[in-house]
Amino acid sequence: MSEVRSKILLTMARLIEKQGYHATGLNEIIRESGAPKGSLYYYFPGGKEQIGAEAILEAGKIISERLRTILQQEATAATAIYNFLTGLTENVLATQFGLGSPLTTASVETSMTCEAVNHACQDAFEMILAVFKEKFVQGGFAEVQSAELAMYVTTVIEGGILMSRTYHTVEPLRLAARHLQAYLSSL
Amino acid sequence: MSEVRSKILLTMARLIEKQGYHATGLNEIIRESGAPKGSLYYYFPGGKEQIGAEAILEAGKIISERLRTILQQEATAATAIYNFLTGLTENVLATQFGLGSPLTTASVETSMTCEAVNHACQDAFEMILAVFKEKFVQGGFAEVQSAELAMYVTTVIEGGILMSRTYHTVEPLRLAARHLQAYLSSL
DNA sequence: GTCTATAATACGATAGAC
DNA sequence: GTCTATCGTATTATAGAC
Repeated sequence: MSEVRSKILLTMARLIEKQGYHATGLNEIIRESGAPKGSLYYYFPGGKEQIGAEAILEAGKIISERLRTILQQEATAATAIYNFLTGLTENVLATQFGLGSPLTTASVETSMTCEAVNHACQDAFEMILAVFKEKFVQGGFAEVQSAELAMYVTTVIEGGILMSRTYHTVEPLRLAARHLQAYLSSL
Repeated sequence: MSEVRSKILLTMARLIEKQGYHATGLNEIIRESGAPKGSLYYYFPGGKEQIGAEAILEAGKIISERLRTILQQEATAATAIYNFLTGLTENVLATQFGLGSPLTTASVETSMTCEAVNHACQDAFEMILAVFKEKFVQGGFAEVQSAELAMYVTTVIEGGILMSRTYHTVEPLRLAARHLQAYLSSL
């Protein structure tokens, strides 16, 4: 993939993360990415929607791969997920509460109004869910329960990101990590 | 409060719920609410930000009062919260996954870029947290742990709304209700 | 309190030159 | 592949009449 093309996607993902999909303008993407103005519709004839959808998919790939790496470093799912959440907390702290992932922002914004981006969010979450599920299956849980636990874990994490962003404190994410670990350990 | 004024706020809240703060235009509010065009800046000299912030606060009041009523109908916090989540699930189903609350959408969108609305989101969540906390205190939990549990419950609910909106299924919310009840019952 | 008209600016998107 | 110029059409917000 072209250098310029991927730079546009990464910039879009970062801006969605920070301020959301609708608040991000194409001019802003050009300015922030340093990409040539004329190349936007050359690489993305589908316009803003295409850029948004592809940016979300790329983010989904990166996040799920990082997640897989981190989960592999611990034996039990409960501890592995706790460590992942602690790392996420540090990340959110370091970036002054702007981050978490572009999925959080885009998914609530586009679920009713923008089908292409909403579908990309579903696919991106699917990648993440698969990694969590795999970890639970390896831990001895049945297929169905592993899938359900993966969804629950993702749910708690997304909620934690939302609350931490809102209050500009990592406390909600820390609480989520602690209570989630306690629950998963009891299963 | 004026009839027109509150109709504008309710319409804003509904549109934020459906499509988000940034995707909602002032013209759209006029059209949907049927409010006189000239009255927008008469009632809200602070413009869109003021309308957004007040709409969020109003929603926070309504939601927290409804929540208090529902929580009072059950003895234990665990069961009460399970029932509330089941009711929320029905509501999300009935409105074709557009709803949940305007807080979910607005809080992720405005946390970094719009201070007035972000502050309103904090205040609105504060009302909700207070109701949950009160229920835990009544259940015999200590003050600090009650506050932490209230935050965790709110976190899980917000995550559940986010995932259910994204997938257009109530399954994430149902899972959240079940696992949360299991955890709270074990405490 | 409500109206119209409009300012000033931004948006996403396109066309045609190079 | 990239440029500039521009088309429509939004946007938020204001001014002045009534």
